[in-house]
Amino acid sequence: MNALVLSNIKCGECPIRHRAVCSRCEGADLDILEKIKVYRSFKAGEQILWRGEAMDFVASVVHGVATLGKTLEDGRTQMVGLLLPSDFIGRPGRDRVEFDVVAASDVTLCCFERKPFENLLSVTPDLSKRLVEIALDELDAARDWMLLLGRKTAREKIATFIDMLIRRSSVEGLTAPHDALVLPLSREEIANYLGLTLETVSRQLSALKAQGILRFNDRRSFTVLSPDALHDITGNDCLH
Amino acid sequence: MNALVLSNIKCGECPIRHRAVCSRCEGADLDILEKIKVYRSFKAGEQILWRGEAMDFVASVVHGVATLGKTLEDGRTQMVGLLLPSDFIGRPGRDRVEFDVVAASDVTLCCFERKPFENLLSVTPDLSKRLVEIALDELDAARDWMLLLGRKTAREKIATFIDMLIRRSSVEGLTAPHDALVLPLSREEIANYLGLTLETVSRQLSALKAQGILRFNDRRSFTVLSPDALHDITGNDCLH
DNA sequence: CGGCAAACTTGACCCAGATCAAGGAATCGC
DNA sequence: GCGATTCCTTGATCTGGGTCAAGTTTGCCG
Repeated sequence: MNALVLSNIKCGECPIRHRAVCSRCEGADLDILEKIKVYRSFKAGEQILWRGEAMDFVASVVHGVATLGKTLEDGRTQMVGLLLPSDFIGRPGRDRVEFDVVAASDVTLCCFERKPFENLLSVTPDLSKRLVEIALDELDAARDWMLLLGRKTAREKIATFIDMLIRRSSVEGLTAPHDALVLPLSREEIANYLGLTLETVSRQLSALKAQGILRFNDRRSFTVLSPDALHDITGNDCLH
Repeated sequence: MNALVLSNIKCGECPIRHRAVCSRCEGADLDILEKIKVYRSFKAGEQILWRGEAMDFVASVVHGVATLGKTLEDGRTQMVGLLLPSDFIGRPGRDRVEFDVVAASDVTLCCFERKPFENLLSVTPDLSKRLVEIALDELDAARDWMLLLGRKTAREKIATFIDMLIRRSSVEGLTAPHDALVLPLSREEIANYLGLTLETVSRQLSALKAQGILRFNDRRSFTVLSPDALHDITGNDCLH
């Protein structure tokens, strides 16, 4: 991976400190992380990692949005993860990446060289515990997404996607002025995430607008006029 | 969960010892596991865990096949995981199950009470390391399945499923005499796993038979006559 | 500002796979 | 052995979302 190397900010002032992989670390452990971390930034559209490439770094997303994608031999692609600030990239114990990682917006990463990070991991229970939690949360999310991809209609997929944005926006800075939400992805990227085509995404968004459930300010930002109606469309059952 | 409690076998003689969550444990650690484990068995079709239920146990599959399933409010279901011998059920740190677990065949589990297991986990690096590996492997598998569910055709889905059976059968005892493979699931369950209907599954299996790629001995067992042709249909690119 | 490209919307048409329906074939209990 | 039930196959038809094809809007660069 090639990217601009930035000057670091202090971990104590880091906006993702409370949720990232380092959130449980304090004192000496944090000092070590502080020492081995390097900030890197990527422009929107830049590829952060290629599938199959050697993975020398693991990283946390500090700012921006990145996507994890898989591709079939004929070029069809499916997004298998959306990385928002505080999400973790990389997998200790594996030295190659299993998918492409692309910056969907301008992205800043907090990178750790893999080897030192792995060494630290084996002597820092706070770090490895948090990493297990993160991996298991991702697994839950992946399974929810399997239900969406395998069984939901286009309408339900879009509603679920926006519902998820609402849930994460509170924490992640996906908001615009006046409670408006920002779509972190283009229509094509949303389609890739939902297992649809960009035309279907566009039509379903238009339909939600026509029904008075959404109001668009511009192509990338909108207001949810009826969160309850939206939630009803997701198809999720009541249990959370 | 209600099930028959069986007499345990010794860990040293356990068929899944080399791959299960306990595979890295030796000596004293293994003795503790041996002491807190309880074998339970379930009949084909029995529900092992209900979604939302308190999860007092974690377990490894010793014999048989179980499924993880999610359901939408109107009853559509999607399988989100297939548990073969040595696979792990449960998530330390969570006290409720996120999905239904059902015995697809007669199943024997090696169960550990969750609390003692979690305690052991925090003092046994061999155990927690293996658990992280298992979680991350499952995450990889879930992401591969997202690609399948979101982008593959019915034909590619079936081919991928059988290709996966071939890969795991060597280890898992899914084989019948003369290199025949056993389908561990009914047509309906396969459909649930692949995001299809049972009719489509049946038609695609018939098509593979008609093309001379598969030969069926009976409904549940078959021989792959042309593994290469099958693999070509999966749509997976060359990189592994 | 104006010309162009990228991103999006909308319409017309089509097709893979769902749905609906009608048998077969294996398995179970008696 | 024989009904009955469950599981599977196959056919006919339908439809949601894909594909193809214009347009429209936005934003960018000279």
